[in-house]
Amino acid sequence: MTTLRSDFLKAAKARGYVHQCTDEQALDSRLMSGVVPAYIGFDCTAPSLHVGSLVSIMLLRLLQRSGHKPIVLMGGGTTKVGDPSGKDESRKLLTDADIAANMAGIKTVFSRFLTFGDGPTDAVMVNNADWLDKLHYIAFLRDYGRHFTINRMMSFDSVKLRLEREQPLTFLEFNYMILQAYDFVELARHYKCALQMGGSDQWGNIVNGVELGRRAENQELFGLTTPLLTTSSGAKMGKTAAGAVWLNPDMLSPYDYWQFWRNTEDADVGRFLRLFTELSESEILRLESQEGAGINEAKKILAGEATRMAHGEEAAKAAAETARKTFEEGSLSADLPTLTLEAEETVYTLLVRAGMAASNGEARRLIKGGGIKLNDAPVTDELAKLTPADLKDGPIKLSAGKKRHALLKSA
RNA sequence: GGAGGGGUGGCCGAGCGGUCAAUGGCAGCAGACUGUAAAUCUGCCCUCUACGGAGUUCGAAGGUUCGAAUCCUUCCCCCUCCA
Repeated sequence: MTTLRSDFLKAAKARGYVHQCTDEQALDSRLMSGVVPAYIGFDCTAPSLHVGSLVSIMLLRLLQRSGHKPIVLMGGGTTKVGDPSGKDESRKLLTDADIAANMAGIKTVFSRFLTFGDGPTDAVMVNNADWLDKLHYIAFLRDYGRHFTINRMMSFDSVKLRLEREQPLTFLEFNYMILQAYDFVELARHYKCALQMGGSDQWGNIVNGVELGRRAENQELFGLTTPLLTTSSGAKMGKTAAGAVWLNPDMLSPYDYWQFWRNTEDADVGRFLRLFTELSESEILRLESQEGAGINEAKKILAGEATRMAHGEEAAKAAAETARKTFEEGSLSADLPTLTLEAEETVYTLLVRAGMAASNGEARRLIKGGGIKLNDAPVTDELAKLTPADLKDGPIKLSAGKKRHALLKSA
């Protein structure tokens, strides 16, 4: 076991952020010798990031707390090209307008996790379109293309996988790794950036950047990847009933975000507490060692901490309170999604309006299957109706399964 | 440009003239069991329905047939080999 001295690497390793690292010892020394700017790149393929990116975001946060400078690189330029990484399908090309809109959505998330500004350890955000858009093809090929051999590029997993599975890989996508490598060099030049981090699927891309730095700039650069996060039962992380677990509140409500964490599998609690909260190791040890149902307390803390960080103290408290009322008291909480009953209406259309079913047919199937309840009383009649008179005694709770609830109010 | 192979429901993947709204697996949803967990078992999983059915699906458009995802024609896209 090597001995690490830098706060950042020690903590990153202890907390489970590190999957691979290019030269741990040398990086450790570098981190001890002063502020190290480090970056992670984010694609602009969706209007919000989701929990899949949260490990990376937390790692940047840890970096900043350890006294270094986070650089958030928005992939405005590389998104136009598309990372081939393993996927079979070529990515559909996004328009500039799409990318700009996505970027705007993504930007808001970072301000909750990082401190931006002009200070030495303040985070900065840059967009690689700023330099990639004005690259001169021939000059670029001469200066940087010569450092890449086709032989080598063919050996990277992202490329190999496509070829092995006989899926097309366009020349456009093939260029992605060169552009990303160039990003690193560009950031090294202008921001003294010495470290690129990212998910484990980025290892190849990151190594390319490190090598380009050495060949083209004669600079020592470092790379570090985080492990791919899966739940203990092997599912990829970040899916819920509603789809991806987005970080933007307008794409996923803080309450649903809280619920996502609350429903963590037992076996993942400790790991997630280390990655997604900033609780002390001793506290985490105490929480994760609880037996049986006691572990639920740990899950609530995990949910609370994670929600607080993403959506703020208020939202976290409100979500916890709503959950407590609905699940522990069985009472109604005004915070649940609400819909108003204007006139007589069937239960199944209400379900559709509440977003609990995608179609009338699906809603009716849910009722048939016994999954729908009104104030905790199962609905047996598929065609059951509610009239405003039924709301005389106050709002009614409409539930689909145990976890999805909505409140019916009179108009 | 030539020769061959292929495009099926969210994904993977069967089907190759009727019994196909289309086997199976994964993912998802619900029920049981529990701890708002996992595992397991059960049901659901294109849309609409007065539950008897009806309407739209198998790359696109035409055609052959009483009848097509399955056959033919044209077009689009992908793969492999040759030039």
